[in-house]
Amino acid sequence: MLRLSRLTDYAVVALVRLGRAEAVETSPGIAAAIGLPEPTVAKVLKALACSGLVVSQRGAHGGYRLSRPLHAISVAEVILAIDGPIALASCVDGAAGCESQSLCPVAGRWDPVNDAIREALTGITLADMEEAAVPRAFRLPAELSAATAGE
Amino acid sequence: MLRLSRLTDYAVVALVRLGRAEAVETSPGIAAAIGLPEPTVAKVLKALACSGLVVSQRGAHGGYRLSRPLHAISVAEVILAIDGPIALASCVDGAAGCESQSLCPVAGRWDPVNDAIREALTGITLADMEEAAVPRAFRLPAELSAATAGE
DNA sequence: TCAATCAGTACCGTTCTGGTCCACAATTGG
DNA sequence: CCAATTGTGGACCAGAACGGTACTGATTGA
Ligand code: FES
Ligand code: FES
Repeated sequence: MLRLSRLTDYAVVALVRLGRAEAVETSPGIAAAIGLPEPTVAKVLKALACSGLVVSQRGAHGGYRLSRPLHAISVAEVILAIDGPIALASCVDGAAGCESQSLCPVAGRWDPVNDAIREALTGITLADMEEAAVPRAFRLPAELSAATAGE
Repeated sequence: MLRLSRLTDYAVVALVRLGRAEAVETSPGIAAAIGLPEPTVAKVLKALACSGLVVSQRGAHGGYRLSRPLHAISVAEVILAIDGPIALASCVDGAAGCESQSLCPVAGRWDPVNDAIREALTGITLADMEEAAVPRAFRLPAELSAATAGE
């Protein structure tokens, strides 16, 4: 279905949330803010810290803080941090693909496709996603009706 | 890892292979040509036929044939046929996403990202993938012009 | 009629993901 | 110095998705 892992979705949500916080925020705090189970959020934050997208402060009164402003973090970076490298097929970046690469008519030809996606994802920052989260009325009517009905 | 299903990869390989055939080709034949187990290839072809990307000829001397030339089939179509619709997050196209959409700061904001990828994938045809698989000297002018984005 | 070939479905084993838990290290504050 | 707080790292398990296979039926052509 070409969908990215749900953890990546959580990561984006947590990061955007973190972008609004002024001080460090604890993982239970973030979990409560976005309405997700705490252990899962903690795991995501952990991976994010490992990739340098957030900085962590240990000890009492510790927590997490963005290392860069939202508009400097691309969606591709978040995906890379949680989901791993973007590799549509098994044979991108020179890795071994099909069983019989010699017979494969498209051997190594996924790279342009991969790059196209990677580029598209790099061009979108978290700030772009946050912008629309604030009340903005030029959204699609379907979304507005769905939001009201869903709640 | 944001990778598409392996079956989709097979589909592209089979379609490109089919693009070179002059007459109908049977699924065992294609399987042998690309070095993949026959039942799996048959399953892929089946799905492709269901989506109208290939036309099937039943009975003796039957087989599969492309319904459109390679340069008229986009990668996105193949993915749609095998992997299903491109939906990075659970909340694209107005579908319900997170448990608590009311708290989600990026509710419904995956759509632009999704569209960006969909567009990037629509802009690449199977002909773009084929031209690089054969020796450079065999490229046709039409393929070269269509492949400007890829190389 | 008979053989070739696609169509549809159903099934199983493997792998990956999502989610939870626990023991440990680091920092703060009394 | 001790205790409370908070992140770190890893292991662990259940569930779903995926890949692969097998079988039976329908359709065509010789
Ligand atoms: S080698 Fe990459 S698809 Fe065949
Ligand atoms: S509702 Fe789509 S990510 Fe939260």
